[in-house]
Amino acid sequence: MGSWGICEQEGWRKGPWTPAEDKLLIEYISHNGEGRWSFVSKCTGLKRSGKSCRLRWVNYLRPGLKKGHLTPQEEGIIIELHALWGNKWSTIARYLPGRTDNEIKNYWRTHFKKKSKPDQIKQEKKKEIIIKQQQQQTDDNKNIINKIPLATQLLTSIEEKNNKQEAEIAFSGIDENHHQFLPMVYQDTSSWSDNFIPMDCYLWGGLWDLGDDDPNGCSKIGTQNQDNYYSYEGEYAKGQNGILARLVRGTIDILLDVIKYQLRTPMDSEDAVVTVIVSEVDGLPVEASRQEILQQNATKIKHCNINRTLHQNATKIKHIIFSR
DNA sequence: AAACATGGCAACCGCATCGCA
DNA sequence: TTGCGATGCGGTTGCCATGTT
Repeated sequence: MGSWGICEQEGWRKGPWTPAEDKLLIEYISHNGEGRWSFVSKCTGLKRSGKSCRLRWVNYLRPGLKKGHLTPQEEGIIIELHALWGNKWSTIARYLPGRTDNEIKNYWRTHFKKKSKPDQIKQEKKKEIIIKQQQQQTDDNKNIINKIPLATQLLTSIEEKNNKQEAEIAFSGIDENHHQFLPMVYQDTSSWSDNFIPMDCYLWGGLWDLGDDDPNGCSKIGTQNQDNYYSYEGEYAKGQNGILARLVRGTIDILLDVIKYQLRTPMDSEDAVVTVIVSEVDGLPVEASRQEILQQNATKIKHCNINRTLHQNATKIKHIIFSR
C-alpha cells in the first residue's frame, strides 16, 4: 500500500478525511440517518468504503462527542471498568457519554500499555489519578462529614443469615435531617463461610487490579471457589473513598455491575434482590417514604433504573443492599 | 540546528456477529 | 439451515507534532 491519502486500490480513497468529504458525509446522514453505510458512496460520490464512512462518523463527526482530555473521573472509570471487563472498549465507552471506544482504547494504550517500565508507570499513573479523584471529591463533598477518618467514611458489612447472602454497603454522611449516617461495622474475614464471597475485598481487587502483580497495592489474601481475593493494605481508606466518589457522582449502574461481578452468579439467580436507598438527589432531600426507590428482582436489572434520574453530582446514596 | 525518539491519535484491517432472504 | 451483505469490535499501523539529545 502506498502512503495514506493516495491509495485508491479497489476504487476507495484512504487516509485522512478532508473537510469536503466530512461535509458530504454529514449531509448524507442528516438526510438519511445513520446506517446503510455502503450506500453513502453511491449517493454522495464519496470514494470511501462504508466501513470508513461509519468509522469517520462514529469517531469524529457524530454530534455529542467530547473533545479534549479525559477528566480524572473518566480516567478512574476506565481503570475500574478495564479491571472488570478487560479490553471491552465499546462496553466501557457506553459508560462514558461522548467518548468513543477508539478514544478509550488509544488512551489506555498510551497511558497504561507502555512496554518500558510497565509496573512503574502504572503505579505512578494510578497514584496520580487517586490524588486527582480525592481532590475532586474533597470539592464535591463539602457537606459530607470529613472530620472522621477516611477509613471509617465507608465500610462494608457482609453477613450470612438463615441461608441468605446479604451484602450491604453503608455510606457515612449526612441525611436529609442532618443526621450522620453511621457506618456499618467491618466484619472480620475469619467469619466468612466457605460459600461466601467477601465482597469488599473482592470489589477492591476488581477495581484496582490492573492485571499484573501489584506489590504496592493489592495483595492476595486467599482463594475461594477458584477465585482470588485481594485486600489493599495500607490504602484501604483511599480505595473505599474512591468507591464513594463513584457513587456520589451517580454512576450507580457501574457499581451494580461491579458488585454483580463480585457476587458472580448470585445476582443472576431468580431470588436475588437489589435494594437501593437514596437520601438526596440534586441537592434536594428525598422524603423518607420514598427513599427506598428500587427494590426488585436482580434478574430484571440490567442497568439500575435509577441511574437515569440520578446523573447529577449531588446524589447521596444511603444504602445498597444485595440479598438472596 | 539537525537527527532521532516518543506520544497522541485518526484511520485501516481482519475477524466476529447479526439479520435477512 | 445456509449464504451473504452489513455492521461492530479490537488490534494494529503510520502520520504528525513535540520533546530530547
